[in-house]
Amino acid sequence: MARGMCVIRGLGFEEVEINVHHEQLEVSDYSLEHTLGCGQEFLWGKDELGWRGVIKGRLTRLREVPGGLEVGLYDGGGAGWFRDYLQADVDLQRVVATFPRDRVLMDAVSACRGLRLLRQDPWECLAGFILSSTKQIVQIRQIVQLLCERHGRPVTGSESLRSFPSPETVCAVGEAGLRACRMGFRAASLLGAARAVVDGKLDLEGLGTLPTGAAREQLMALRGVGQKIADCVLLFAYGRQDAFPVDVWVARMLQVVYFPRRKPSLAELREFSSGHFGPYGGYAQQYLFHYARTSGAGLFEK
DNA sequence: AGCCAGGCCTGTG
DNA sequence: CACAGGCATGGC
Repeated sequence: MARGMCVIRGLGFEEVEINVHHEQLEVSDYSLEHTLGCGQEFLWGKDELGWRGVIKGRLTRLREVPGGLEVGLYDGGGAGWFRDYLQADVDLQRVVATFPRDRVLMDAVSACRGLRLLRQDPWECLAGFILSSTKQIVQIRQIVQLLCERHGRPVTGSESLRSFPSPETVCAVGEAGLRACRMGFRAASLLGAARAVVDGKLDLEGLGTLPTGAAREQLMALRGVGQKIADCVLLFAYGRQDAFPVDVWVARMLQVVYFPRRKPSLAELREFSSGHFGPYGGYAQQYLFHYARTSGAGLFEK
């Protein structure tokens, strides 16, 4: 671990000095580009110093270095909470080894080497994916960033970044204020979820102790949360790697590759996937999703 | 300009 | 059970 002062160029004129220390995380096969760019989260960004994001209300920086990752922590690091978030202890080789050796999936693994699933904060993940429905990822990012800018709290270590607003804050903002963040009809759903948390009807901590099916039921009881969004939350925030979100991209790919002669329902695609891709199906799903979105339209005729 | 986006809900047949 | 339409907004 190295301690020191780091000079950051501020948005405007003066440079500010912020106390930062770095920790090296020994890990092989960790691609920040794929992990932070694959659409499992919506707030990490890249600037001249590398990747920057907010974990637990603190600015956190990430860079790939030989042998692993360098984590820049601002005021209050050292507890190792970022290890859980980054899921760097997962043996990716072992995960990939459980995949069926289908051509597309193997191609996806090659194309997205080092893609890992994070362990996100449940509220941020739930809120983010409530805002995701019928939106392109670039737009989801815009909405979530606007929500943070307007209603988040200051972030330790950063002059400009704001944290993701809490359920209490979202309730206080109200539907009109949320709609002003360009989220359209999703505002009511986000507000409803925030109220459920504040009222204690939805215990996000408690979900972690429930079996996947029961946890999914709780999430799907929320307005605006169907199986797809629930599965995203189960996979990205609760580490349920058997959850397999089927969105339009994954559905299209599954249909073309595995059912070339017909068009199965979503239910059938989910049923097929849960059996076909094994205990780490959620990982496989993310490889397929990112591959489908980034490998050009050549995969599909249309 | 028009289609579609990491969906979901509420009708109808 | 399947399917259509509506919902806000904006990228491409």
